[in-house]
Amino acid sequence: MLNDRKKKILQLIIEDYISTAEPVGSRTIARKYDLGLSPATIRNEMSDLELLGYLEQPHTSAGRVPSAQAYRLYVDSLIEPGALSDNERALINGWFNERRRSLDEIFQSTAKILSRMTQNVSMVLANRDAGARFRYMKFLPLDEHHAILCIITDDGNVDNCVVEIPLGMRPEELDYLAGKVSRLLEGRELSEIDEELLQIIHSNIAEDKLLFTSLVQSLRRLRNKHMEQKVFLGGTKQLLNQPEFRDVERVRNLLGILEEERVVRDLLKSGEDSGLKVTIGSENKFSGIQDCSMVQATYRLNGKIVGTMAVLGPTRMEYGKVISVMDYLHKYLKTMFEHENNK
Amino acid sequence: MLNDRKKKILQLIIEDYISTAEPVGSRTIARKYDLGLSPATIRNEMSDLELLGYLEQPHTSAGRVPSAQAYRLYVDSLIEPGALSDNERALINGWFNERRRSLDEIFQSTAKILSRMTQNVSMVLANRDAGARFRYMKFLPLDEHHAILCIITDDGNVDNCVVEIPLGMRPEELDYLAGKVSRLLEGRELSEIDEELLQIIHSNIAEDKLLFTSLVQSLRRLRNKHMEQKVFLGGTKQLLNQPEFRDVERVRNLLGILEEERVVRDLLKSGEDSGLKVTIGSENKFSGIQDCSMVQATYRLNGKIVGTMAVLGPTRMEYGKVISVMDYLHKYLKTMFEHENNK
DNA sequence: TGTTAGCACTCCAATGATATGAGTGCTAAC
DNA sequence: GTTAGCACTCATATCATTGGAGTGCTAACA
Repeated sequence: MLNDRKKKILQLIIEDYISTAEPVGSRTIARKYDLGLSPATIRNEMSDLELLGYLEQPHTSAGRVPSAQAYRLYVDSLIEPGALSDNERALINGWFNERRRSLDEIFQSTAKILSRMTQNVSMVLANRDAGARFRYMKFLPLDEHHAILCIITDDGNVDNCVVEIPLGMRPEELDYLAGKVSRLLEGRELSEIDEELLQIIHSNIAEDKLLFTSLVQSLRRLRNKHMEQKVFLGGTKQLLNQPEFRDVERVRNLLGILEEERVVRDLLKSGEDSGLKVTIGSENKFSGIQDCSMVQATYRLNGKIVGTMAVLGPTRMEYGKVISVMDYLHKYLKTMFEHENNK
Repeated sequence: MLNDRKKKILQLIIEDYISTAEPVGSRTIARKYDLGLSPATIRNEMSDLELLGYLEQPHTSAGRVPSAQAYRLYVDSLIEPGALSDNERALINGWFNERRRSLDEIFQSTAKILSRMTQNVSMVLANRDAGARFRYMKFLPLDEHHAILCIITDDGNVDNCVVEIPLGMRPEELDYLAGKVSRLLEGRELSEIDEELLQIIHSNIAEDKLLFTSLVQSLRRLRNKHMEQKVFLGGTKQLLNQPEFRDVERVRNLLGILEEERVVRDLLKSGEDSGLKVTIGSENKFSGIQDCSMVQATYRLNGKIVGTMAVLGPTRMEYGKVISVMDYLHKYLKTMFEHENNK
């Protein structure tokens, strides 16, 4: 185990490196932070820390750089959480209030804020269904062959799509049909509308084959749309602010990976079970981002996963700041969703 | 005026430079393209072209690079349009078919295709209203205090928002009110729903103040939403493929500009009147992109502007290819929209 | 035993000198 | 009008030199 002094020195090295992105030398530590120790002493400690695997030297005459192991220790026990400043909080509130009309926009804002505050790429995976329940459906006539199917959920969301209807079907017939299906589905979560249930509807109301087929198709589509997990990215531009990404080639690699929605989705899903998860460097099993770190938080509402947000950046990341921001966003979103649900 | 030989040489230089991004020397032209001329002759011609302002030399002992004036001539009279290959066409069709459920998705796909095909940043400005006409509106009851206002337009789109309703108002009353307002607005374009018209509605149906206020508010909001011009960006990542953007600083500058939706909107609007517009280098008056070129096309449907698409990249741009792609997309979208409208 | 000053050593990064070569411009001959 | 020949230019690559930041080690000190 490390004694207190070693821990303190390691912490200072990590924090210095995080803010300067330059290898840290013994003189720097002695000069910048008042430890009452000479560079030589610090040098000895650093030498020990290197042997223990916490520090690495890019080359003999450079300073030292924290290893993944050091960051791990830092995140697990050295970090001082530290709340956001009033200023930062005001900034976040301002950004959120800019636009927050729909759920999607809230998630988009979250991604944007996360990346702006942390100067890194952010990702938000939104589980859209979030336990919404079917309330009722209704047809709005459009023309002779088409009507709009509206589905209302208990959170006040409406979804619609155009369905084909048999020529000459009267509005009353449509209303009757809508009522019948509505009674079957009322109160169910959208995720419950599975193939089996659709089959039951089918056999229950086989009065009009054509309409029925298109109705079921539409229901299925709407259900899928609701179930669909959507990925929001933020701050891909911020990447360029990090000295680690001076090299265009590296930027391109990472952006290439982020472009694959499927990959991002898997990446985010991999950490869904734990509330807060920090993955450092090669701890991450996804290829292409093994020289990056990721901080990830999962949100639940009444036990259900609402979404996952993450910040991806170089291992040299302001872990403390990232975690504070996420924490604040978490609380913010929580009240927002709860309010939404009680409406 | 330039004689044919000068034109031919200029064209070859431009095309060589476009494909290699390296200054073109006289030897290169003589070797690569069989003009039956020696490098010396070509050198003389190039010297003339430089005096005439068509070529520039980065430094004495480098080859020559086309000037903005040269690109202008190239675009205006040297370019050979050239259709897309079957392969490319199939690629585009495939990308479009991936997802094209909503208008927004079509525009997003357009941006994506545009950028993938041209290896440059693309922008699409969508005028959402596109001449849609009000058909009718309807209230869908939600709870005691709220209903969902649905507005159906003649292109089959539905828009909705939650409105507050007076406690205890019966569905029939809501239907009556909806019918009344519907009759007033039926057949009008959404853009026509201006403050004046809203006032008329107000004075016509003053039966219930509270409901009325929230109804008008919602109508206004929906109108604005429909009128809103939305910007879709594509291929900001492609930037990094262009040698002109090897320098991270330049990338950052441009991305910073593109991040400002307002700027992009203005940029696109500036070229709305002409069908196809090519702006080369400093011809563009917007600061920050004066070393870029932009190819822009505006789409109309029944005389109304539906949207504008543009490709932004280094002045060394495959103008011919870009124009062909836009042309194809134009036709593609046209049939798509027309089909949409006749549905 | 822990701390520190001193000093030799390492090695990157910056600097400058030199060479290379692509490309031009000019002249004279065809 | 075209072309071969040649001197000239200048960016880029290469290599040696230097300066400095940082380390490791040793010996002295508290």
